Formats: sequence, structure tokens, C-alpha cells
Amino acid sequence: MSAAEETPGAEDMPWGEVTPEAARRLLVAAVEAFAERGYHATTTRDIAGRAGMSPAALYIHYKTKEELLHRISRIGHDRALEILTAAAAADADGTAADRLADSVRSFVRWHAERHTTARVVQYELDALGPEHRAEIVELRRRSDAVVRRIINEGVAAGEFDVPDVAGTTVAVLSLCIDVSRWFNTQGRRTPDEVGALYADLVLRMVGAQK
Amino acid sequence: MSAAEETPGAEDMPWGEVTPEAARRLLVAAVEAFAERGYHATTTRDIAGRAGMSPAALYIHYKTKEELLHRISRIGHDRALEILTAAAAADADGTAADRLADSVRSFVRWHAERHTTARVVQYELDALGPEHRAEIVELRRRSDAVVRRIINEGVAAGEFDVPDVAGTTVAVLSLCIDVSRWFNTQGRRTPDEVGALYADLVLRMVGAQK
DNA sequence: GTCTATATGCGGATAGAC
DNA sequence: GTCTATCCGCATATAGAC
Repeated sequence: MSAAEETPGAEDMPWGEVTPEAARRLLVAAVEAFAERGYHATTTRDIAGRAGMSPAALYIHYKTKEELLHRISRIGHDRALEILTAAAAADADGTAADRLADSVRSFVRWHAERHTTARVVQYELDALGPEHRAEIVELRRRSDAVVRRIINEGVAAGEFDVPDVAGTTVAVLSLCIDVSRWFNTQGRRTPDEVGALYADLVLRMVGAQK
Repeated sequence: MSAAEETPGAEDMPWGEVTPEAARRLLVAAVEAFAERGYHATTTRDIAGRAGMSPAALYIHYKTKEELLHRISRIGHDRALEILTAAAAADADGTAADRLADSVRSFVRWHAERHTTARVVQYELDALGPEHRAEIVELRRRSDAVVRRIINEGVAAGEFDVPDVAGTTVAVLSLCIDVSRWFNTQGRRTPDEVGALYADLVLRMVGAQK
């Protein structure tokens, strides 16, 4: 990997890996438009307009509108999975409850803070073409595996009481993901507060001892 | 209200209230198409085709495509709210835990069993025009109120331990609603099973005593 | 009420100048 | 790399015959 790919602070500069700058502007505009109106209701003219460019400019940087969505989805899923994995690994020698709480807290915080991106990433999956969709579905499976693993470990360690691990895993992920649908920046809660609330709720769901 | 509106067994014949039959066929076709591809990606030609009619036939029964979505949304939300309210009222003299479990079980079962309808109803809200959207948002507020009320009662009765009633209410509804996104008829679980699982998970979330 | 035919406008994508 | 101009097809909706 070249040094150019290791932009410092890439985690805090979300689309930093997208270059050149015009391509990034278009992508950011697309995220906003897709999140507001949905993929199909968004026109390439709208995207280009938001980026301060002509409709044709989009096609210099992206072959199709679908490619733009794919790029967004891919980067977003990579980031979400990275956050989940990092949190799960952070306290590898702590309790499963710690790992689960941290994972949920981080994952939820991301879905709240970056709810525009998350909304596109999580709810426009069906707008992708078959190959692109398959690629993204695979990434989701990995998120599922991370959460299921922690729950299984907690059960094995006697920390959790979970009659249905697979079902509970689905429920936990569903709960976290859906934050991106209802979360509103103007609302009463900060992403941190929602993360803390959800971490607590999930610990209750798995019957973690207090 | 005329007797004609009180079709017996209307709860089990979902779109029974939609007449004449051609209008109902179009509406059922629209639900399927919207659920599969999303509102904006669905063409009126597709809807009419599924109903075995020409594109023009749609406009005899509905003024616009949006009116069709509104009709679906309205009926769906009415039904969901009705189910929630009925379950909440059923054991009015039982414990709050019973009421909450029954409500969640019924609400989830509906979102699973009728996940095509639910998907449209819950995720295509933004495709509605401003007035229609406002009308539907009001119905959602009522669902929220039903759940919040039960949780508040459980807390007051000392049955539940809930530090954040408003936040927990949002989480519970979000969890139930999102079932319509991931539920698949081909999957491992029946609607009844998901309902039972979720009722248990929600009781855990509110700290109901076993 | 339903059809065939069509008006009308918009959206994705391209051509070619600069 | 960006623009202006435009092609082409498709989608909503309507007109008018049956």
C-alpha cells in the first residue's frame, strides 16, 4: 500500500480517501441527496448541482449513478465494520459484557452521528446491481459474525443468559441500524446519549449481570 | 356508517375495504411492487401490468401514483395501530408486563406476516406529499403513545425498571418496525416465533421481573 | 371501465467545444 | 476536467374509441 493511502486522521475525515476533490464533492452531495430523497428519487442533475457542477461533470468521475451509490455503500460499510471490530477487540481481555457494550455504543454512535451516510448505506442496498449488492451483503455478514461471537462468548462464560443467540444477534443489529432512520440532529439526544442508552438496553437483552 | 363498511372478518381479508375489485387488484399489485423495488423505482406500468390491466386503467381508480401510496399507508397504519391498541387493551386488568408482551407480540407478528405491506407503510413515508405525510405521522405518534403509556404504568406499578422511558419507547418501536425490513418468508423463523422472541427481549429491556 | 394511442416532460448518459 | 447542447428512452398522465 502506498503512503498516500494512509491519510492521517482518515477516520475523522470521512471521505478523505476519495480523490480528486471534485469526485469527493460529488460524493458528499450524493450522500446528502440520497439520504434526503432516496436513491431513485434523486437525479444526477441534483447531485451535480449541489456540488456546483454541470450534470455532465458527474460522468467524468463516475461511470453511472449506481457506481456512485456503490462507492458510498462500500466505504460506509467498511467504516462501520471497522468501528465494530475495533470496539470488540479493544477489551479483548475484559468481560464479554464490556465488549458488547462498547461495540454497541460505538456502532450506534456512528449510526447517529453519520446518520445521513448510514441511511444510504443501510437502506439503499436494493438499488445496487447484483454484484455490488452481493459484495455489500458479505460485509454485513461479517458485522453479524462479530456480534454473534461476543454473545456466544458471554454465554460460554456464564455472563449472559440468551436462549436464542442467532435471533438476539439479529435483533441487536437491527436495533442499532434503525437508529439511522429515526435519529435527527435536531432531536433531544446526542449520539453519545443514544449510544449509552442502547448499550444498556442490549446488556439487558442478553441478561448480563449487573 | 353503512353496513357495507362492516365487512365481516375484515381483519383477515386485509384489503377487503377497497372496492371495486379492480381498485383492490391495483392496490395489491402496488404493495408488492413498492415493497420489492421501492416507490420511486416502481412504474405505473408495472403496477397496472401486475394487475392485468393497461397503464391507463390505473387512473380510473386513482388520481396519481402518490394517492395509491397514501391509500396503502393509511390503511396499513390504521391496521397496525388497531392491532397495537387491541393488544394493549385486551388484558387491561392484567399486569403491565402482560400488556407489553402482548402488544409487542402482536405488533411484531403483523410486521412479519405482512412484511410487504409493512415495508411500504414504514419506509416510504417520505414519498408522500406534505399533507398526507403529516396525517401518517400523527398516526405514528399514537402508536408511540400506546407503548409509552404501558411502560409508564409498569414503572408506576413497580413492575419495570426503566431509567429512560421516552428513549426505551423509541427503541422498542424501532425494533418492532425494523422486522419488516429483514423478515423473509423463506427464513428460519415464523412470524409467531419472532413475535415470541421479541416479546421476551422487550420484557428484558424494561427490566420486568420474571 | 377498459382499451389503444399519444402528449409531454424529465432523467441518464454522451458529444464535442474549450 | 469542465462546460453547453443534446440524444434517447421512459414515465406519468390524458384523449378518445369501444
